[in-house]
Amino acid sequence: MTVRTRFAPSPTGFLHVGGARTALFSYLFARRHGGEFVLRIEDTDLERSTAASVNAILEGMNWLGLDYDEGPFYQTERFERYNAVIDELLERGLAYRCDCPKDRLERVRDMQMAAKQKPRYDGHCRSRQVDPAQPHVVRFRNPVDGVVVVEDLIRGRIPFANEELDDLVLRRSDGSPTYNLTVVVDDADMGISHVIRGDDHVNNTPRQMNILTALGYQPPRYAHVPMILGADGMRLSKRHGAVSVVAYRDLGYLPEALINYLVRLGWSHGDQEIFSLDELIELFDITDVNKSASTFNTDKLDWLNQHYIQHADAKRIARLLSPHLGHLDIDPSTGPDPVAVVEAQAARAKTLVELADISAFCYADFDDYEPTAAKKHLRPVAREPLQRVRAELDMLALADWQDAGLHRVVERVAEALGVAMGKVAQPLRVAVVGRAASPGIDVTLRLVGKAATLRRIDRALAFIDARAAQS
RNA sequence: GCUCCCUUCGUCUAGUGGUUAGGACGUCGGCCUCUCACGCCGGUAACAGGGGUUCGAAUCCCCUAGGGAGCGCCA
Repeated sequence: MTVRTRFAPSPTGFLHVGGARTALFSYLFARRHGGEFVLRIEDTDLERSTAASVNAILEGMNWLGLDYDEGPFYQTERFERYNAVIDELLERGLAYRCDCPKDRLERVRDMQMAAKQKPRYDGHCRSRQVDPAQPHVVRFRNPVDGVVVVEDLIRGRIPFANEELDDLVLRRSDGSPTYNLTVVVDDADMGISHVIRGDDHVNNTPRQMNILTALGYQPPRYAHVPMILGADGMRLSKRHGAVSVVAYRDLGYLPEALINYLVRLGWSHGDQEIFSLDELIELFDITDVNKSASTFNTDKLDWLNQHYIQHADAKRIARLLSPHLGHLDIDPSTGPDPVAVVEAQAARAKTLVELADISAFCYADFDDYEPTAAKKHLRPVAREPLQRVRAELDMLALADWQDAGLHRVVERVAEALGVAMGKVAQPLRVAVVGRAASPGIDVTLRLVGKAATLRRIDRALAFIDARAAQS
């Protein structure tokens, strides 16, 4: 059997991390088994579906690199087919028309709740002849006895008694088909062999299997993946911070980091933590996914992101960094090659946003010194080291403005003054960077360049004098 | 309320009758060192509770507790 999986989001918002993970699992499972992955947009809810959401979902999938073999298919373009199926069901007596008014449905529901029963349609119209010309919905005639067994690839065997299931609506009174009908028809028509979806759908599965069976189809295999929780144990939502996939991109995360993080949420391969997409395609199997929900943990995502920033090709990172520098009003062409900056800074940043922030000093003079750094290092004692280092740097030829030469200058000044290297390097660092943290002082000076270095040392000396005069 | 599901360090997980219960993130300590990181070394920390089954249970069974999902003319 050829494996065919699908991702079937409804376009009512952005692609969020939970959806991205089920899409990833579906994608990996298909790739792993040499099958196909199809994308289907479930836009039958005309009220809430938007084109903007469709674009956002496509954008998210594209960024993550989850390419699909077929689609996107749109359910709104298949209404004719759905209605034909519903009519067929009606003809064969497997579905019936129902004109129960809303208030009746509510009354039944309230009575059932009061009697401590599960609220469900009572089958009032099952044997009535409702006039097709009058407003009505079409309901599925669910079997009244027996059990439906879901053989879930993740959960195992889950039996449902048919008496627990009621007659769900297949076609609304406005003539549009409902979700449970459309998925079933699409999964059958599209030859989906494995339905991988969130476990909020487990309770729908027996109903869908019943419809499939009534239609004469063999139900696909199902795998319900557990959901992702926020730090408070509640279902992950906007109030837990970023949930949309593209938001992570904008926050400076790499797609491979998010993929790696998401796949490890509920799945593992021994003690391995780092996985490339190719490795995942080779190793992933849906049956290895855990049954329990897991908590989204930004710390670990950060660690992975830093790992990937550090180990990815510096040229690529430099390219991805450019828009983030742009947000800081920095034009990379006005300073050192961004690739050199990335090589120097990659180990220091958890995100591209952070990388841009700590690298801004390479391109532009900073506004203010970081207060505690200035307080600690830009003191009168630093005046002489700064003056001497400035003099030496001034004499250094532009051609010698390289790590080795710069290192020697700082070292020589420290020796001449009979002080530790830090007594020279730290004031110099604060003078040039504005804060007490940066790459090695030689690398830092190299990136800043001669002119800016001298200019900033002068500014620091003036700062020290002004401060001394003040006290 | 009813149906279904879940339960190993704070978090993600390994583990499928016999392990000092392993790894990772975080955290703490140390090394490296011109700073911050990186890297390296080390510490901390878990089988929800109770009954069984068994010579022996994190692993099998039952109960309890806790958590979650679903119960729409939403998907």
